[in-house]
Amino acid sequence: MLDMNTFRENADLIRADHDKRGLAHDSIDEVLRLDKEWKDALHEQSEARRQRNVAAKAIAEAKKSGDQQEVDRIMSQVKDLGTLVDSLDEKANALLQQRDELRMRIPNILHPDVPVGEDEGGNTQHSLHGNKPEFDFDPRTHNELIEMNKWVELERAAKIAGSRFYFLKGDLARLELAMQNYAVDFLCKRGFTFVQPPVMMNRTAYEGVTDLGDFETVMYGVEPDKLYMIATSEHPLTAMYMDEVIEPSLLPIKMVGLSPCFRREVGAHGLSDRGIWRVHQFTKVEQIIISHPDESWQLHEELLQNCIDMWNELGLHHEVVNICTGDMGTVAARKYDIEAWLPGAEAFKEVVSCSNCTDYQANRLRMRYRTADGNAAVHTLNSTAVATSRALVAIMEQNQLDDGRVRVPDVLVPYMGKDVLSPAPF
RNA sequence: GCCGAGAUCGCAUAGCCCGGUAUUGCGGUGGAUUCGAAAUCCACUGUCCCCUGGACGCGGGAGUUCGAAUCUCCCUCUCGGCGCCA
Repeated sequence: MLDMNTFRENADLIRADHDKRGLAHDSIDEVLRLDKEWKDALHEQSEARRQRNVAAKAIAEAKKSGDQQEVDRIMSQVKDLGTLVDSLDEKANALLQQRDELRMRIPNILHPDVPVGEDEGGNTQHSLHGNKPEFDFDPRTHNELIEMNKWVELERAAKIAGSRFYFLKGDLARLELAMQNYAVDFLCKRGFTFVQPPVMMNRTAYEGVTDLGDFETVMYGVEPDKLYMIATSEHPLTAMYMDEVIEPSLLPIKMVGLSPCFRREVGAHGLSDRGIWRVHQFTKVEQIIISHPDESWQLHEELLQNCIDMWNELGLHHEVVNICTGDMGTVAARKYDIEAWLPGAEAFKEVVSCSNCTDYQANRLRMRYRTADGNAAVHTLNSTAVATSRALVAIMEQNQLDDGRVRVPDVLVPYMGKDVLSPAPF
């Protein structure tokens, strides 16, 4: 959510940003209109309250001096003031609520370097890392590999939970565990603190961190407790300091989160989504930073570099993509994706998303830091380290051998105790 | 799940019984003192506004009242006791 002062003092900045995204200005103007009406209502209400307070004080005075006649006189005079205050209060609240419902849906202001484009076709390459693996045979897709090695059970999972769920078995399941350990170790060495978050959140906290549309398409709701399964540990870790004023000396707060992630994936179908590429549940190691506003752009680059270094260490060919204006979403001000090369699919596909959300989430969550003249919103940043199911796909496809077995990346060998994955026995 | 106690400004705390608009300490900022520092002393230190002034603010919501931190009801969370439990 954008700060209200940005609307009041710098609405043209938001309008210019909407132009880049190809959005109309209607909601911006509507927010400003509602804000003005709310302020007017507030002043009206404020005046009524002032009158009431004056009267209340006069009653107290009269009571003290024992002048019961005076007390009765004032009381009959101001009898209806309370109802007036209540109705004005109601009016002001309704306007404020309308204003903020609309404001919540207005997207973050983009970094000036974000490429302008209509959709994902407008994304540009940032950098390319490693080399395309060469095979002296036709590389298989991960779907074929998981079947050959009996590493994944999709149909039995569908039986007990539904489609897009899976049992992960044998050495592939162990590789997933190895990857989690490796990624957490890697980031702890770089000054991040390991945090395991709750995997459900309440609505209030959740509204602070996500696009409101996600409640219909992404998050699972848990009835009757009115909780939501987290779609990523970004959400609980970012909301962790909700409603707090953070000591500036603690910034930047760097966390590495590990959690299962739950996504409804409403509307996702198609051949490219088969296997374990797009699933309802996966495990993810995530980098989270809560920072001082002055540091966030530098830290955003640091998050990206951590990913590049990690994916290089894993020996996986990948490219970094600048996400363009039309593909950005509501919350981020700038986003890099990392796409790993999938030889079976003959394409780069998304494995990492690295965002600076500036003060957008912090405004909604009322997360501030102390300054000499008042409190100011912090910045929040997040980046995948590894989404394990997708990293497994990249490893399987890039490290496959001609007989369908898969070579373990060197950095994971100590965690696995072997250098080639074996098929599962059943 | 049951019983009891509690939630007050960045932190800590008083006020609640008995309704009249939040006390004190710490921390922070500025100043005095000092060659400088420590110590000490003074002032300021929740938010907002149409800013000589005013409105709001005591976990959230509703109610009673001319007036609620204070009384009543509902909810959330915390602490203690009991129960259940990996």
